[in-house]
Order: sequence, then C-alpha cells, then structure tokens
Amino acid sequence: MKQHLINLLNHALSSVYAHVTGLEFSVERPKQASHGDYATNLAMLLAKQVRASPREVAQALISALPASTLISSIEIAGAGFINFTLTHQARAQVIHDILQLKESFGRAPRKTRKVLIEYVSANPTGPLHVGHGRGAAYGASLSNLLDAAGYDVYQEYYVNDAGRQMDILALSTWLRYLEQSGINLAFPGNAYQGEYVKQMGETLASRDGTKYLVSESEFTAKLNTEDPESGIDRYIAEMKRLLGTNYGYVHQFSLETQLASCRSDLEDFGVKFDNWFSEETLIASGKVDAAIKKLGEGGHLYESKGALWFKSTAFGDEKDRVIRRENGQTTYFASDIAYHLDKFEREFDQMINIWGADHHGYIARVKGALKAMGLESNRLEIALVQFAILWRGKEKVPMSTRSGQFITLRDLCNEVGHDAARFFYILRKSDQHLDFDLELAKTQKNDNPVYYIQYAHARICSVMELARNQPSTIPGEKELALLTSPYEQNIMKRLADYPAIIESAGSDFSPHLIAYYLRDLAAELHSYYNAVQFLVGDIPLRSARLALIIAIAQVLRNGLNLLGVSAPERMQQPND
RNA sequence: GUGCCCGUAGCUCAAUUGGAUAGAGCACCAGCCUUCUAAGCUGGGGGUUGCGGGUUCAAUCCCUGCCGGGCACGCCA
Repeated sequence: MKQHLINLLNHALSSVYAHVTGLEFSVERPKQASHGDYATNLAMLLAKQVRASPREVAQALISALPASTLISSIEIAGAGFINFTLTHQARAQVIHDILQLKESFGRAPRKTRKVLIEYVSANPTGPLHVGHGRGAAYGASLSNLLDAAGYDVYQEYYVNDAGRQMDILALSTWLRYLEQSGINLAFPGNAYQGEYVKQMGETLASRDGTKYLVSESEFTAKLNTEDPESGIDRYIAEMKRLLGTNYGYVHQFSLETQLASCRSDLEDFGVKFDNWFSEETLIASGKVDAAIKKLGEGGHLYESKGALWFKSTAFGDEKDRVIRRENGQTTYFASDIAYHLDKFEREFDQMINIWGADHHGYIARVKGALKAMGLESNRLEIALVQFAILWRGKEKVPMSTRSGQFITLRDLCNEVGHDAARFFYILRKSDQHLDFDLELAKTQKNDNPVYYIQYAHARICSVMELARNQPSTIPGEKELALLTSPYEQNIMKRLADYPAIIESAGSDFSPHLIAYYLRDLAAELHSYYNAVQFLVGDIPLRSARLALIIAIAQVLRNGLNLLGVSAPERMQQPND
C-alpha cells in the first residue's frame, strides 16, 4: 500500500516538477487517525527548490496524482502534509491476507543473504546467570527477526575452552574431588566456589574412582595471600605436575560438564545454536598461527619488550595490542583475530556479534585487525547489550561467577517463568541498562506485560471455541464492509503495519519494537472485546468480526513466536 | 584524565530514525462483572524531553559547550 502511494507520488512529481530528481521523501503513518491512513512530507521538501509555498506545491501534486480506487480522500494539512485516507475495502484487505498467509504473514520473501550471528559465548566455567540471559534472549529474538526478514541466519556460540580460566575450573573441580576422599587442601579464594563445582567433584569421584588422588604431603604449592593470582597459578602448575596426562581428563570432564549444562539451560530457554565454535580447535588447527603470520606478512606486527604486538593504532585504536606474550603464549585477542578471519573465510554476507557493553573498547582492535588483513570490516557489526542489573526490591544483587554468588538463568526461569523472562529481557532497547527486579517479577507476576498479550490471544481462542457450533460463513467483501466501528478500523490499520514492523525491527536490531507493537495490538483487542459483542445473531456481521479477531490472534501468535514466547489458548488462573 | 553510551511524567521505559497536539505500564483518584475469561475495560490528574546556544519550513532525535550517571582504558578473558 505504501509502495502504491510512493508510485503515485513519483508519477505526479515527474509530471509537475520534471526537473527535480533523486528526492527522498517519506510516506508514513501519522500518529493521529484524523490525519488519515498515510501522510507524505513531499510538498514541504519541494517548496524551497521550486520557490513556492508548501501548500501550493501540495495542491499541484494532488491535481497531477493518478486516480486510485484504493484512496477515498486526499487533503492538505498542517505545514504542507498531504494526507491520504484509504477506502474501507483497501483497509480490510489485510484480513484476507492474514487468513490466507497465516504463520507466514509478515515474513519477507527469502533473500539469498547469509548472516552469521554470534552471541552468548560465555566462558563455560559455570552456569549461565541472569546477565547472560539478556544476550541470549536478545540474540535469539534477533535471529528469529532476521530470519523473518528473509535472511539465512546461522547462529553460533564461541566457546572459550582454552586458557587459564579453564585451568582454574579444572583445578577447582579437582580440589573438590579430593575432598571426597578426605583430602582437604586449602581452597583458593579466587577459584570457582559454586555448588556446581562440588557436584562435579562428586561426579568425577564416582565415575573415575581414585584415579586422580594424591596425598596431601605430595602437594607442596601454597596459597599466597599477598598475590592470589600467582598463588593459583602455582596451584595449577602443581596439579599438572602431579596428574601428568590425567590432567587432560579432569580438564575435559569439567569443560564437557559445563558445556552440556550450558546447552541444556539455553535449550530450555528456547535458544538453539547451529554451531559451537571451539577456541581450542582454532589453536590446535594452526589457525591462530596462520592469522599471526598473515598480519606479519602485511607488516602490521613488531616486537617489543619480548612480546609481539599488533600495530592497531594504525587502524584507529587507542594503543597497540599484544598478540603473543613474553612467555610465548598467544593472547585471547590473537584467538579472536583468527576466529574472525575464519568467519570471513566462511563467506557470510553479514556478521553480527552480540557483546556485553563492557567490551566496547574491544571493537576498534578487532575491526583494526580485519582491516589489516584486507577484509571489509564493515561486514561485521557489533551490537552491544548492556548488563541487566539485578535487584531484590531496593537491594542490588551482587554478581560474581568466581565467588559463586549469582542467580542462574535457570533459577530465573523457574521463578518467573520462561515466557516472562524472555519477554522482559527484550522489552528494553538493548543498549540501555535493564533493571531486573526479582521481587517485582515474582510478586507482581500478573502485571508483567507478557500476560496481557497472552491473555488477548487466549480470549480470542475462547470466543472461537464458543463459536464452533454456530453457523458462520467465510466473510467476503460485503461482510467485511460491516466492520465500520473505530475499534475495527484501528485494528485493521494496526494489523496492516505488522510486516513493516518486522522489517524495521530487523534492520534496526530492535526486537523490543515487536514487544511494543504486540502490546498495542493486544490493548486494541481488549478494548474492542469490552465494547463490542462478537457472537451476535446477525450472521454476516458475526462472521466479519470473527474473521477480524482470528486475524488478530494470528498476528499475536506470529509476533510472540519471534520473541520465543508461547501463545496459550487459555490462561492458567492466577495465584492469589 | 581520554574514548564510547545514556539523561523523556513520581518510578520503569517508548516515540514510525528530522514531522503535525511527546505516548504506555506501574503508582494515585473515580467508575464498570446476571452478557464471548475482570490477568480486562472507561475516565482523570501528572512534562520547559538535564541546562544553554546553533543548524531549518520543522529538533526528544543532528552540531556545539556545560551539568549529572554508566562503561572501558592489562603481556586478563
């Protein structure tokens, strides 16, 4: 419809002001219903160029506008807006579209465009907590949105399974394992404290028995209260020395256990990845060394103070970054360069990374490395997600993985429900802080907007259940013409907006737009429901109204589905 | 200190990316259940869009200077 108006306007434009070309004007839905179905700013943009008042220009354009059976009236308003009012038939067309297209209503035709979206990518050193939940909900909804917008979406989780954090996890597991046999070495304060580590220790003991036991006297490393970091490193070295090749089994066990738990937490949260990309594999296959070599050949590396540096300042970064440390180990950054090089080699048209906002300083160096390797760094887009700040009433809940003091994603879902959690997370713009109040989410469960939307859907299902035994005809144009109330007119307009909302929410990486849209649509259904009886005796009118609410239910389902939220046919009675 | 993000109703947040009279929810006040689910609806109060300049037909949005808040500034990941 919008495109139809643009075509008409372009036609008028070229016949009246043939010399004007390349003008970008907008056709949009006005905020106020009294301003018609669509409005354009074309006349105001033209006024200066053609030296006439906007209203004169508007009049000239309207006179030259080709006739259209879809438009009932056109008027000039305000500073020079041209407002279009559609015919009833043009508005009601959307009902036919929805009933015919069903779950594919709003979905764009497939484009041949491959998009890689990487998100969560949390270190597998413990259960996912509520902070990760936001990235997970955002990434999954965005993936659904881009899929609906016609892209081929490939979802990936980057697993940091190499490096010191994993060593600390293995150490923590092993110490808990030893405790099973009564060997209590001092447990470092900066090792992983959580209950899940104790469970891994128990499982390891029951699975592999005494295989990794050592005596207390063999273990000579001591904690260092002055410098806990070097203390824990000595612990790790000692563990590796004593266990030898067995160290790998403990390491592997800890990693696999955590990955499995992470995977099932996400699946229960409605998040499923196409690929879990291992950092360790990247290193083992030589891709990190290859990436370093490639940077070196381009002359972007230099040695200083015993370390190897990438000259990222040449690409807009604040300072140069270390690629390989003095001790010979490559840095996390080195792996990340190789990982992104690998993404480019897999030939995606677009790559999206969803990172916590605390990583924003990291963007310049990654993009810098890509540029240095001659890659189009703007094919990579980084969407930053602010942390969710957890509150218990007025109290901020402290969060730290190491201390074991955190609320897990699973706890959250158990407390407030899967649907509420998914919805709540994406309700705010992703680059804004999200205040997540557990008390509120628990005690005021019924105030959560997700129930409001689900209830609208359930109400429609309930009406349809009652209507099942009543005669009804498939409504044609004659019946739909009976939908003349303001409620019905507004709902038809709202339904017609859905495909455009999908498109803009997708291109803006803004799933929250879907949530707001659905809330507005649900509000209109609730008002309609309270004001108008659907199951009336007049059969043509009834079938028209039922067709309209079936269309609403379909769009609510389609939208909720994108957000990973269920659309129940009836609501459970709220607890009092 | 430098860089990035943010500042909208009492609170939490939107605002079709520069459009017409800035909108919701919560909270507060007053109403609506013998009728398709009251997890709902109807009405009301509540704003100098942090402050000052600038750009133009038009600024919450763009530029600039302050004020206030967050994050990042490792041979950590």
